[in-house]
Amino acid sequence: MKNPDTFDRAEPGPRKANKRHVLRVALAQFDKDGIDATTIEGIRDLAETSIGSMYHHFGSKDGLLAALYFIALDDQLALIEPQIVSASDPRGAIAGLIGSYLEWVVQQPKLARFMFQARSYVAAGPHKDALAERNQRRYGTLLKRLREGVKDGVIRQMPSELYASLLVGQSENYCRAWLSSRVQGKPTDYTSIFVEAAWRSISK
Amino acid sequence: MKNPDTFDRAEPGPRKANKRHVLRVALAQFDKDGIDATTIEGIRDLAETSIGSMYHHFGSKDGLLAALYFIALDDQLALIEPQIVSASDPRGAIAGLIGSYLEWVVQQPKLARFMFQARSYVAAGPHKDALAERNQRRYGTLLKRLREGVKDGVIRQMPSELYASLLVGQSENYCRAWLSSRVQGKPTDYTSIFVEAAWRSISK
Amino acid sequence: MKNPDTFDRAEPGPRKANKRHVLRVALAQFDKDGIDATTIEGIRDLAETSIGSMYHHFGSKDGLLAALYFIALDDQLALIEPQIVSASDPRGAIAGLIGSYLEWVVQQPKLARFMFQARSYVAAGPHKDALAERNQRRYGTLLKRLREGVKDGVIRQMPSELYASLLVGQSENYCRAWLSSRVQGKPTDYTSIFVEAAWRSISK
Amino acid sequence: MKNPDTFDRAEPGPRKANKRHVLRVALAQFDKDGIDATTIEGIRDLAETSIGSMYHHFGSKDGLLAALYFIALDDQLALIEPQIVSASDPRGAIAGLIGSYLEWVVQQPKLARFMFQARSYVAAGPHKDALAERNQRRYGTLLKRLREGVKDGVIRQMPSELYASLLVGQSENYCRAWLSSRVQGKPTDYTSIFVEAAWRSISK
DNA sequence: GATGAATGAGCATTCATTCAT
DNA sequence: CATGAATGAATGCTCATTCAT
Repeated sequence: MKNPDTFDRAEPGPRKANKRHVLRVALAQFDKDGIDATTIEGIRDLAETSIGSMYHHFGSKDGLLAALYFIALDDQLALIEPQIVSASDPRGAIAGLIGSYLEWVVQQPKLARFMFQARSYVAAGPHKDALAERNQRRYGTLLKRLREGVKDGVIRQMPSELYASLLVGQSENYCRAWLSSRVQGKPTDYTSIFVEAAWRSISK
Repeated sequence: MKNPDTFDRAEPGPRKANKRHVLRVALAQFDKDGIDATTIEGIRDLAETSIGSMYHHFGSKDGLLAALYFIALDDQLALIEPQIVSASDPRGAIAGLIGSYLEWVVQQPKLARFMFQARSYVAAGPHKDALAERNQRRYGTLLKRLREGVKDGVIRQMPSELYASLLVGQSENYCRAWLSSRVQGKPTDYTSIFVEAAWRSISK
Repeated sequence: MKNPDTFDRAEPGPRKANKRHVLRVALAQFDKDGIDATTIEGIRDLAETSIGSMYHHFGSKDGLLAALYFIALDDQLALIEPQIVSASDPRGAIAGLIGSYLEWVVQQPKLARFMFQARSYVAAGPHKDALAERNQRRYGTLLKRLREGVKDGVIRQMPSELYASLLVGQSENYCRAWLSSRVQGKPTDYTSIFVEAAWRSISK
Repeated sequence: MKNPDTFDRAEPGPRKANKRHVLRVALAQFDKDGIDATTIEGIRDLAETSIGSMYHHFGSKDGLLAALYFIALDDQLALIEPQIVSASDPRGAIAGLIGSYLEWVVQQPKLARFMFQARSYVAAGPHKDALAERNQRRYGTLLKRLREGVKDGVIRQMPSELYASLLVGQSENYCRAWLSSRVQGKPTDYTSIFVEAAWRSISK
């Protein structure tokens, strides 16, 4: 498993301030107070480093945000992509996608919460192209699978911009609710329901 | 009260600054710059009113936020609720819910975008109870319908905290994408697809 | 005499912080430490006002700079222009120009030093147009006088962009030296020499 | 050493970072952004060298400033002094002084602009004595010539602190205007006018 | 009620300089 | 000699909020 376990807990880790440590602290603060309410000084304080060092490494608050966002994106992708690639049929790919997505959210609730928060900042900032490219990559493989299913007559033909919403919309919606404590049951408790619903939503 | 057409456009309306006018300007600014980046002074300037008047009417920035949020919530509810109430069967209720939700988003994109943004602020602030009460009301009628469907054997039995995500998750996900210009097709172009997917997701 | 005597001394004046008082303190600080080395906080401290009030009145450090610069320009113009207007012949106009310029520098050494320092900041900033307009006004009347002299055959014809340098270049150069304590004698001690030199420089 | 042609253009020169190269880049930056707005880091970046190397060679930002200033001063002096020394009479000396000064400004506009800017920094810093000594040297030879002229009855007797302003004030004023693009004609276009005006200003 | 001048804690960021390697 | 990560005091500026008129 590639997921860096260092992002779960803020306490441990080397005392010497390094990029990794700062990012861990930043994530904890963004999660606790929100992105706007988190200050560079607050992170610096907890990370026991200097302002100069922070700016040396990340350039700006936006830079720190983007660095963390892309770590999260890569972490998520590293878990999800193999599941899609290794699946033998469309339904397997969908099960892999949703199962690993729910898994990741439960494993990394802070990163997940952060991604929902930070998306609009990163999408508006100077890293939007890098973001678009990753999203392309994220759904590229899956889309190929779905087209096979359409040709084989098991998946309904529809505008391609609809598939993502039909497949992960329900899972994502529930994850948001769980991450905000509006529901109790862990997303992974309902994996089979979300997989079944996703499959029904696009199948013939 | 039907959808107030005054929230679509910032230009017209009475020159005299009143609560309504201020709220309209505030919505435009929150939509343009985001909630944190919008300042009271910026709203005051465009609304051609005074700081004193703003604080007289809304008490604080949080107060302004909450006022606007509940207007949005009520506006949405006013369109959706009758559709659920008047439906004759579960499938009709679901079609009404989703159809009117998509309709509202297309009619009020700024309010819709604002609601997604503001939810976390209002949920964290002193109006959280009022928010919970409205959400209860929003889904109460629907839930009764769904229980009938379960009893009649047309709807699958599952934890009730799942229904909302399974029904509107896909629509909401697509609406978010449309409101961020990540997809082209209007949500209402795909109403039947979202209704069908929602129904399949929860039906036996 | 229109020159505001309040700009000579920083100590006296009303205890209540107002725009005038802040400008007086700012001038003293710019004069003592230079423009870049003077901080808003330093001015605020000595002016016994608040940061908020400073920004309420002047908008920015550049705004403060420009406000002071135009006060200086107007103060100078108020002394010089009447001398040129009231002169009966070209030589009288030149004597009036140079005499009153030297007079002003000796009366207002801080403002004079500030103008030399601040010119490049104001000329680069958003008030450059206002500056160009005032300079136009400053030399307009004089230029008309000189053209009469050319027609009457007492003044040499030459490109008009040369006159200003030939007339005030020497005085200005000496004033700069005096304001930097590189020379001892007051500019006004040598008025007749500078007038004579200016006249000879452009006469037939 | 004649005018180092390396100070006109920033592009060419050895790729290997040396003192000369750094100074050339520094001059370009001081000229573009002004002295205060130019940062050591900015120079380091363009000069493709290291912070450590910069401090090894120049000790501090002030040290860099002074090094460049004295290079400029020497460069100017190297062009001007021979003209004064070789002149056969006072008028010839003045023509040489002014002609070569205007020539230098046109040849080295960046150095000229820099000298006007940097004077106050260097005069206030720890190199003020070296500066005073060079200025002494600059005008020493000329002053001897002028005294001869006074004795011969062709030059007016006046306080010696006036001569410099009367001679170069007009030229310098015009050069400042040209360096700031406030006038069009090159200083050297008007050499004879400035020489004539200077001579008239001090002659009997 | 209405107004807007005044407040000041707090923020992101800069930058000359040091020093261990 | 060369390097560049680390430092942290200092700066210009923002903005929600108060309150005297």
